[in-house]
Amino acid sequence: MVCTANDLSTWKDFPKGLKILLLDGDTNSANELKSKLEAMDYIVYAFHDENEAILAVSSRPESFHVAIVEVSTDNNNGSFKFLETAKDLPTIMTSNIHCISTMMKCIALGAVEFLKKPLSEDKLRNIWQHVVHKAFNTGGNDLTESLKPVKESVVSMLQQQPENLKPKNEDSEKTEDASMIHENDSEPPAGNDKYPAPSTPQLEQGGRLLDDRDCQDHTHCSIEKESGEQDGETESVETTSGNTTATGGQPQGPSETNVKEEDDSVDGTMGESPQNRVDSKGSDVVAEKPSSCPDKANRKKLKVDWTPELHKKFVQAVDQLGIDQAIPSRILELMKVEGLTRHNVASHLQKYRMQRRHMLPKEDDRRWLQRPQMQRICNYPHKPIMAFPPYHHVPVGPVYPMWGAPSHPPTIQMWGTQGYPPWQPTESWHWKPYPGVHADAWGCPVMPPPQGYFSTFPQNASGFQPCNVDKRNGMPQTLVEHHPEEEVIDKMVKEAINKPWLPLPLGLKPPSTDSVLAELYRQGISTVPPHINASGR
DNA sequence: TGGGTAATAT
DNA sequence: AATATTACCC
Repeated sequence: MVCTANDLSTWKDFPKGLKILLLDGDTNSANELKSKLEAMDYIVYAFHDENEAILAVSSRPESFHVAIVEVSTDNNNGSFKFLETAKDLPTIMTSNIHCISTMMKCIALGAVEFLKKPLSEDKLRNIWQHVVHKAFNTGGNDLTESLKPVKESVVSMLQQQPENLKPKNEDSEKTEDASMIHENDSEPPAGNDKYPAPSTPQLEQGGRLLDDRDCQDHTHCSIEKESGEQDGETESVETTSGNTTATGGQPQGPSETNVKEEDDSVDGTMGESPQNRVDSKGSDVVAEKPSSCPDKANRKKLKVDWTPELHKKFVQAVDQLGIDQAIPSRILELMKVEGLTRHNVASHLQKYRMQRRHMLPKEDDRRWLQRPQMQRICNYPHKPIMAFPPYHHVPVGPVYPMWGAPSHPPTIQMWGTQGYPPWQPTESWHWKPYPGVHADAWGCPVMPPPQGYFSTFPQNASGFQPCNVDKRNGMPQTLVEHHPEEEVIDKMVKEAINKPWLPLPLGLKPPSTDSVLAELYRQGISTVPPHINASGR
């Protein structure tokens, strides 16, 4: 036993040490086979009796990676029994019987392959393929102990060798065998086709397929993703202009993480690979292009990869133009990114605007507090434009990674910065802190505190109208946005209402009794506590 | 031809 | 679900 599950974790020479359960009623044949397999560094556990074999598999399933079972005219029931029992063990059937129906039955019952005797060394040598196939095509969690190391080992192997897939990047080194590359390290969602079983592949689904994944994915052909740059452009857009690289920059180590872009999903063709994402500077818009197929036939129009750097450029361009002038064509010009099209920019711009718009409305909602809240709103007094609030020129501050919500979970590379230093500080979006957060919380000097408006309490709120109070009925129904200030205000209001005998907080002006009564009526409250009337007037 | 936006596609 | 692309309309 060379390998226990643990040992295997470091299974460097993978196929070697593979544990094979051999079930063959013919002793001579079994011995011969065993010798051959052992010569290949496989570990063989021979059984002559199917029940013993079945027992072994049942009791120690982790002790075997693959089984080779002989099927003969007189023992076939036992063989089939084994086959049906050892569903989780890739089983290769062998026999002198060459009739197609027997073969079919074996496969139908779940055998991964049917090999006619005599077994060629070649076939034997490659039985590990079934194991790998199994390892990569079984639901991640269902992976048996014995398969985990296999998978890890293979993954690690694949990672070491940059598959040939990779576009011609200068990588230069090509792996020969790579016919199957594609490492999906963690999970192999995709699938199976990539690791086709050896010779008699297919049917895998026949019997055991519970794994489902086997069947589903044949589809991988679906993709169209391929690539190609349409006419020329798009391909490597590069942001040459270094500009802010410094800030935005390079450090982002984790770079490749995002490599995947969406395409890899299925693509059978190639991998993502560290692709084009240029390291440090520049760069990047790479549209993905699988170099594998040179012909640009791919009709697919590549997607622009709006990397942080590229986005930064975009933002800078917008800034430079000013909100009003920021139209796709101009932005495009300023960006000077080769390959980028006006459409790309327009699309991005659309998203950009939407992001902001989402923020604004919230501000608007708060309009009811307008006066007192001025501090926030006055940041961009001028145009209410739907699209962009003047976001520029507010010095300061922390950088908000996202267009919209800084709080956003940094899952994606797009606007998030995870890892990347946010685009340069200034201009971007400091114009306003995320609505849900008090500016101060972001260390943002929150604008010129309108005279009288204190950070915590809206004391001066001379404009605090009664109706506000009423509407909310003292309840934070509108609190939705979690605005600290609002909460504070609410609290104050509530308190003022509940304890009319206390002096109103600074800045709060008592509503006229009439307005209060009117509002109460409106809300269906017709009975008014005497003291209100009394004190009121 | 271009911009903006809704509808789709990924 | 978030983005990018397309389709359309002005």
